[in-house]
Amino acid sequence: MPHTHSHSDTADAAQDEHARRERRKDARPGELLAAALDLFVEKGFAATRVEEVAHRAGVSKGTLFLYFPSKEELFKAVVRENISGRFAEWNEEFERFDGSTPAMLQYCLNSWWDRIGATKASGIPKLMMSEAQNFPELAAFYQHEVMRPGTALIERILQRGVARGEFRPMNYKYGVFMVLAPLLFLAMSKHSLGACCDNLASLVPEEYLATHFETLISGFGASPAPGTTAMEPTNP
Amino acid sequence: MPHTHSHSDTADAAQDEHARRERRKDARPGELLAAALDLFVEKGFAATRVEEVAHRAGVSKGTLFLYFPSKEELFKAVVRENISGRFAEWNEEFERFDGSTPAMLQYCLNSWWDRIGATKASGIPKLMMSEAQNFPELAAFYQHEVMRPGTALIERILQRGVARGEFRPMNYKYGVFMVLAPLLFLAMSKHSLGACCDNLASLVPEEYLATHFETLISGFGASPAPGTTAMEPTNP
Amino acid sequence: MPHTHSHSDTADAAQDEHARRERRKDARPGELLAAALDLFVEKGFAATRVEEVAHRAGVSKGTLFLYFPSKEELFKAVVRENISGRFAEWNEEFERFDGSTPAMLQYCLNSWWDRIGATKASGIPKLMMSEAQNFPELAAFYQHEVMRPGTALIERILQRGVARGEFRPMNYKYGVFMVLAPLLFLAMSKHSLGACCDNLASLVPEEYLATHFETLISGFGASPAPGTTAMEPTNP
Amino acid sequence: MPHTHSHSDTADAAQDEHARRERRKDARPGELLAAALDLFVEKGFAATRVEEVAHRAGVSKGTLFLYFPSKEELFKAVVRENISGRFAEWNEEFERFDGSTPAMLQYCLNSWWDRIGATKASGIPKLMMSEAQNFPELAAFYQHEVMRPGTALIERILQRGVARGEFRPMNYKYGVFMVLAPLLFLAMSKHSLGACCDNLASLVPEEYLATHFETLISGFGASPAPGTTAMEPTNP
DNA sequence: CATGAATGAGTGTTCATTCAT
DNA sequence: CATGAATGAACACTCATTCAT
Repeated sequence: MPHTHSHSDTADAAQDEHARRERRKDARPGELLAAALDLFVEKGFAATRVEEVAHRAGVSKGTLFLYFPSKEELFKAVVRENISGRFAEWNEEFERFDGSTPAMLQYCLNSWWDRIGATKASGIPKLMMSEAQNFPELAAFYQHEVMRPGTALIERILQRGVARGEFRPMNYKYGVFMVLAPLLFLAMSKHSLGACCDNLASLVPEEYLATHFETLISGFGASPAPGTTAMEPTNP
Repeated sequence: MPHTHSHSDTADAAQDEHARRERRKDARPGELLAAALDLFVEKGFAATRVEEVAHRAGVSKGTLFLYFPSKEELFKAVVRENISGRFAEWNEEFERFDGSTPAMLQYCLNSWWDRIGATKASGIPKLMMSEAQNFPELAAFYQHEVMRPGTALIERILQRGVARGEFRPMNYKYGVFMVLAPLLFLAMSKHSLGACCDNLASLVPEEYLATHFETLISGFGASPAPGTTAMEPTNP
Repeated sequence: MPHTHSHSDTADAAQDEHARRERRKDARPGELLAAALDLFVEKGFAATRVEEVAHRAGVSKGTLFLYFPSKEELFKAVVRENISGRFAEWNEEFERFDGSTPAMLQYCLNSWWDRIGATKASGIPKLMMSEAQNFPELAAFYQHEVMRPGTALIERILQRGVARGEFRPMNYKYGVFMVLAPLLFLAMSKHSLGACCDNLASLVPEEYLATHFETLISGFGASPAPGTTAMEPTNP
Repeated sequence: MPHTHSHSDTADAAQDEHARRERRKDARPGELLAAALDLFVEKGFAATRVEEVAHRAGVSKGTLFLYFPSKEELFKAVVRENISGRFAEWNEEFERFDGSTPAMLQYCLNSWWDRIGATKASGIPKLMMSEAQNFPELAAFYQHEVMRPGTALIERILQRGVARGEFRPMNYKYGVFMVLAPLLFLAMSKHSLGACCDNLASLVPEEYLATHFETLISGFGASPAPGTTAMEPTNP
């Protein structure tokens, strides 16, 4: 039944078209956001030309401004898409978590790796470090949308640990950065110095994170705190 | 003897000239390099205008190009000039150190702060991180002159601790970065996000380093390894 | 009889279509022209965006280009559409007028206000003035359709006044503009500087026209010509 | 004495050079201001490209921005140079004026013509009319620097006339525009419609102003106010 | 040697116009 | 016929670099 078929074909095509158009409003920005993330991370915010972003996304410069009113808004959208949009879900997970606090901390490190560190989003902290001074509005945005919720999340974990007697009392304000700094360092090593420092480039993230966790819980000291799931240290 | 005289005059003038030029080649670039360091650290490479560098150094834009053929060369000179080559001296100090390894580690953190963290040199890591992609040759230089000797120094401390039974066995390659990451993070926070993140800006370096040391030695765990909680600074 | 039916259907549809198109060609451009007049007068040719015209007319940008091949053609159509061709009717009124010539002049001012000054048409002079250089063909059209008949009409009034001994002899060519200039100035002040010059924005047209009339008849001089100070509006 | 001569020549050249450089800071902006006035008047503010201004002044785009920080500031400088800068001098002249007020008014019209109307500055009012809506800041500037002092100056003349019994009492707010409107109309006729309207283009400014003055003093009325220096009306 | 006026390529952003659906 | 997504030319403004003095 060629007619029916052809009709069906046409209908299918029309449906396809419709679906494609529907998706477009999401899809085009998606490609643009991906291209922007790549380029921003690689070259920095200022050094990235919007035309290049558009080109990499396969559209023209004008099209980019159809979806994002300015370069800065494009950047914010990149951050929202890749980081701040996920804090809600993340917070919920920790609300529901009912294991020990060390396990919670370990889960935190691992899920950071899975969702940020192992993805392109890991380039954003480096980006912010580089550009914060020159684009105060972006820095404020990042502070509000990423730093604040991120440090709050970690602080809550630490407080839980102390409240349950699993962690020693501490000054949370500083403790937070003991957790955070090695994570950010890992992210940065991937996107800047790592490109040319072999000892950074050869880091195995899983081992790095395991070492980070162990150190956080027990330190380097000779008698590790009892009850910790010790990961066997491996000497290379 | 007019000839002789004139010749002598000329010779004197030439010598004067030469001396002045010698001095200049050191003096003028010195001011320019200092100004450039400040501005590159503060604003990044791209956002720093050569005119501003020249102005801060008290010379004209034209003069800057008399000493550095391009902005890129100026940048390279800035980084090279400010990369500390003091690892030999530092190494010696640690050779002679005869206290406990935790004390040695603490001394390491403190002297890093005194000699790098608290000085302008603390801006170099941020600079390298931001621009490593754009100046790979410089990154290699940094890797060779700073990262390698720096991590080697830390690794030796850790090895000493393990050898003496003060530290638990560990994978040194990763342990090194547990020491290093929070230091670099502190340096970077001073020069980038700190400008707009209040919780970063309000960090007190001494407390930050103390927390870092405690965490390194004992971790967050509830039962700290005995004998390591003391915070007495030890002089080598 | 599917064929006939279908044909009939098609014919009906075509007729419907045709009718709709007919209506459209009048209706749609009408709304577009009205919107365009508003915006061109308010913002000038260059600063008016076709998208805004289309939006104000309730259609899409694409539709506008369906009716007008370019922004320039739209502009020309706007001006042509709004250039009053009512001078014949106006002339007749003045032919039949049988009051004094000052009263006739006063009626002229007032009816200019009623029919032009107070309406959207008052924007056309501003538009012509702003864009005459860029649209010489349009300026010629305006000159032919408006300036010439308008000045001729005023000149005839002045000639009547002189002929009847009500006005002093004068050089009509220049006298005409003494009547016209303050009218056009009033129109322009409404559409340009008035927006920001308070002393222009606060002008009350009726008082402005009254002052204009008095000045035309008697001047500023201390002893006004007798019998002309009365401001009674006269109906033709 | 060729040597002496050549030396002298060199000295002359050096002096010339020095003088030329001295002048440059004034001269270059002068050429730019002239070019800008021409183009702004001819094409409007928005439609004039700064590159074109620079090119007409014989310099590059960059050079223009060396002297004027933005296109808007260039415009303001044009207005200051050509109009508002002259009000001080103008005001003084009228302070010192000791003839009759009609003579003063006549002098006002004539000096407006000499200093504004007959010069390129006559294009500025048209410019402002065209652009006021789109550049509110420029409009405010013009209102503050030109309209306010200009109308104040005229108003003072009218007040003087009334105070001395030379003019009839009047509402100054409106009277001012009876003086101003025909002047501005004359200026505009030169720069927009005049380009294509022959009856505007053929106006002889001196006769136009004479007619304006007569009409202002005596009106069209049959019995001119006594004591006015009547200019014989000429019928073409 | 030192200057700073001059340059012009490069950037973010706008908007008339096109065209596939 | 109507739409609106896509385009790309155009423009104000910046800044590294040059060079005549």
